Amino acid sequence: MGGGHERHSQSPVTGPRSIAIVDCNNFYVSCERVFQPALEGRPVVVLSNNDGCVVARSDEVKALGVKMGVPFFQIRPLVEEHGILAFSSNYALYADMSNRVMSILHHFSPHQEVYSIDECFLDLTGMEHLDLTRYCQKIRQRIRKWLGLPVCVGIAPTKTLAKLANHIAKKQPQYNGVCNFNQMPSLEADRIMASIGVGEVWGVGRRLAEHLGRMGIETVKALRDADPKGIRQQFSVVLERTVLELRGISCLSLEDIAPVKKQIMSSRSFGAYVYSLQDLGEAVSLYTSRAAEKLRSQRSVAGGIQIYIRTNPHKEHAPQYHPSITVPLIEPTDDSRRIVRAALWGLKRIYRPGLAYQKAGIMLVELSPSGQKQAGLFPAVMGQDESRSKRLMCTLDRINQRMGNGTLRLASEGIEQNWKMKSGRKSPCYTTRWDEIVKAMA
DNA sequence: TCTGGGGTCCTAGGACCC
DNA sequence: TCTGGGGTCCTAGGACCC
Repeated sequence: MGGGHERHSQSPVTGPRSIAIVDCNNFYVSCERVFQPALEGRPVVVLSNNDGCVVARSDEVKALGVKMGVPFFQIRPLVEEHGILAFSSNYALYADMSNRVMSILHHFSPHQEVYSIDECFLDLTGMEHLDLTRYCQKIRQRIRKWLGLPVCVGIAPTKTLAKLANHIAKKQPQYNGVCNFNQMPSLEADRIMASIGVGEVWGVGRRLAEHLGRMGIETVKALRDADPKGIRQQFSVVLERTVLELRGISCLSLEDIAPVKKQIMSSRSFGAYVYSLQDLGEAVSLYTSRAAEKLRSQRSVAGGIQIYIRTNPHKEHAPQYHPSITVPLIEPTDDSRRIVRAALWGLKRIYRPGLAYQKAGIMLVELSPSGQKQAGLFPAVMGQDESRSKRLMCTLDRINQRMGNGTLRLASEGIEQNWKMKSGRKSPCYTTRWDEIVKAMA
């Protein structure tokens, strides 16, 4: 295999590996249910920012045919008819629950890749004597008992197969929440793979599934049995790796240590249309400050910032405008004030009056480790200023961390913030704010 | 009326260089 | 008038993921 990126190189480990993926069921909905047990058994959805789209559905809602990501207003009739309960997303709560899940999992294997807020790969290679199906049942039971969250587990020699096993564990009750390809007769694996659509494979989205379907590759099994070289030619090296992974040949390694981000974004739709440069500037300032915080927390500096604003693309008859601009930062920096200054400069360049803006966003780019910052063009001028900046940003972060986000903020972020999001259905931050902790009533 | 946010990787094509 | 070929770097866009 010709070179390539390290993380895609084949594992030097000989013999099949045992990779597990633990995935929380309907994570956001399950988090809400932990603190409101009365929601159990009832149809529940969690909505995206601005209560715009459905981003999590309980089984009852899935059974009604509600798809992931549909605009909430489109399912209003169903909501009325079936008494669907809807919640604004409460990310502080979900992040906190996620951390708890991950730390429990860490006890089951130190080789852990936190893949997303509700998913985690574990390398269980070498622990097969424990009977991994039983071992993973223990994982399920512990997370259920300690946190009240339901999870399913897939086990296989590769990540792609583990994801597939997880899918099976979720859909087919006879597996009782744990599906282990490493202990499955190959005839049974064939049968199951022939019964699952190719679109369920990790890495095969809607477009690829359509394209593959036109070529007669409609099931997981058909993709597994396709010629890898041919797939590479017709599609890409990525899909070729998927084919190999489906055959049990590992191409994706488990990444214990999370790599630093290469770009950091912050964007948001507004609660109501925004027209003025002033309001857009406040929003852009806030987003930039949030991104800069993340930048500092991973100890990077940014070499540039991209700013974009846009009108509502769904309003086809309204005038459309979606410009963007990238502003280089002369000196790579992590100082919120400097980055915000650059962002506002860029915003002024692209702003046009008379339009109804629906969203703004920024992206920090050209990130590099903050230690090895290049000596500036004017080193004599920078030195003193720099250590001041460092102390100030450090203090800012510490106060906001302790007292809550937004306790201290730049004046440019505004006071009124009439562009703020709507979020009228939010549950309390049970676990992260003392003033919203569960109250026990006699 | 009302349509999310944050990431990654790969590829193609153009600019530029020798 | 006729005008090569190969390499690198960058960017935009598309696909995917949750």
